[in-house]
Amino acid sequence: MNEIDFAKWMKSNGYDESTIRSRISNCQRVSEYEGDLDVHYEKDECKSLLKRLKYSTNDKREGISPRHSIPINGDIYNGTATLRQAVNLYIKFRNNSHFDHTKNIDNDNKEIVINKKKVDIDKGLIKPKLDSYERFLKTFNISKFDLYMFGLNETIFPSIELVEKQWENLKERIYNNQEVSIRGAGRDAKGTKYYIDFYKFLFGNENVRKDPTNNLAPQKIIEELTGYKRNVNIYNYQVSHIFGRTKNVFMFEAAWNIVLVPKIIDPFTGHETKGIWPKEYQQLFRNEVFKKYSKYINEYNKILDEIDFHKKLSMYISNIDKENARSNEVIQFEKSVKREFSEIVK
DNA sequence: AAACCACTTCAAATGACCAT
DNA sequence: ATGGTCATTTGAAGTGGTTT
Repeated sequence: MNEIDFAKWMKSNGYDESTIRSRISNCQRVSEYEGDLDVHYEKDECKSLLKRLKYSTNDKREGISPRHSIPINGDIYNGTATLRQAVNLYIKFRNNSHFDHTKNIDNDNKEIVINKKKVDIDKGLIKPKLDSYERFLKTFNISKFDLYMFGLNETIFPSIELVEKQWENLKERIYNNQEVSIRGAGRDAKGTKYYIDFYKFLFGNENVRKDPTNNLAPQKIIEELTGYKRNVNIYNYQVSHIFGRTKNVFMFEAAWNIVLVPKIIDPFTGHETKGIWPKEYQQLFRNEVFKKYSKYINEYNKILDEIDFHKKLSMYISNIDKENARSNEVIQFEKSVKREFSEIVK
C-alpha cells in the first residue's frame, strides 16, 4: 500500500487532514487482516475484497456475522461501512493517481508525513524524500505530466496495416517450419538450446534461430515498417519491446510488440528507474497500447490456450527428465519459459 | 499531569432509490 | 412531490498510549 501518494492524492482532492489520517488507518487495518491493498488491486481491482466487506442493515437485523475477518469492536454495520469506503477510496486513488498527482507535483515539495513520530522527524531521523528526476523537472520547470505526454506522443509505432500484415506473416512462419528469431536466453545464451528444442516439439519448427545481436530482427522490422534507420535518419531512439517476452517466437518479432522510444524517456520504460516513475509511465503507456493493440493482445492470449502451452510444456519437461535428470539448467528453463509465455494482462 | 499522537468507532449529512 | 430506507461519506469523538 502506498500511503504517501494516497495521502497526497487525498490532499489534492480537498480532504481534511484528519480524514486523511483516518482513511489511511482504515486501509492499513484492512491490509493487516485481509492482505495488502495493492495486491488486491493488482489481482482483481479489489473486487473479492469488497465482496467480503459488504454488510447491509438486513445482515445487521438478522445478526449475521461479517464476511471479513477484521475485528470490529463496536457496530459492525458502521465499522464495515467505514472500512469499505476507505477501500473504495484507495481504489479510486489507484485508478487515477497517475493523472491526479501529476497536476500538483510542482506545487509543494512538502512531504506529508503520515504516521511517523514527530520527534523522529525533528531529530532528522526521517529525511524528506529526494528524487533526482523530480529535482530535474522542478529546475527546468517541466511538469511530470508533460514529460509523460512527451513520451507517449514521441514514441513511434509502425502503421497498423503493416503491423497486421507482418503479424500474419510471422504466425505463418512459426507454424510452417520457416525461419523465426528469438533472443538468447540465460547467461551465455545457454538456455537457448532448450527453447529451440521446445519449439521443435511444439510446432515441429526446426528453424528457430538465436538472433545474432539479440536485437537484429526487431531493428530490421522497425526499419522496414517505419522507414527509420538507426543513425541514418533517426537518432537517439531505442528499439524497445513493449511486453518483453523476447524468447517467445510470437513476441520477439511481433511488430505490435516493438516501438521506437525516445532515449530520454527510456529510463521510464525500463527497470533501472526506482520509485513511482516507471510505474506511472508504464501504466499510461500500457493503457495507450491496450487501446491500440487490443486485437493482437487478445489473439496472443488465445494462442496460449490453442497451442495448449502448459500441457505441452510439462510434457516436454518430463521428456527431458527421462534422459537428463532434473538439472539446474532445466529448472531455469522451465521458469523462464513460463514467464515468456505468460498471458498479457492490463 | 498535560499535551500530543495514532488509531478506531460513531453519528450526522448526503444522496440514490423506491413506493405512494 | 413526499417520505422512508438504505449505503456512502466525512470528520469529530473516543481510546489508549507516548512524550514533554
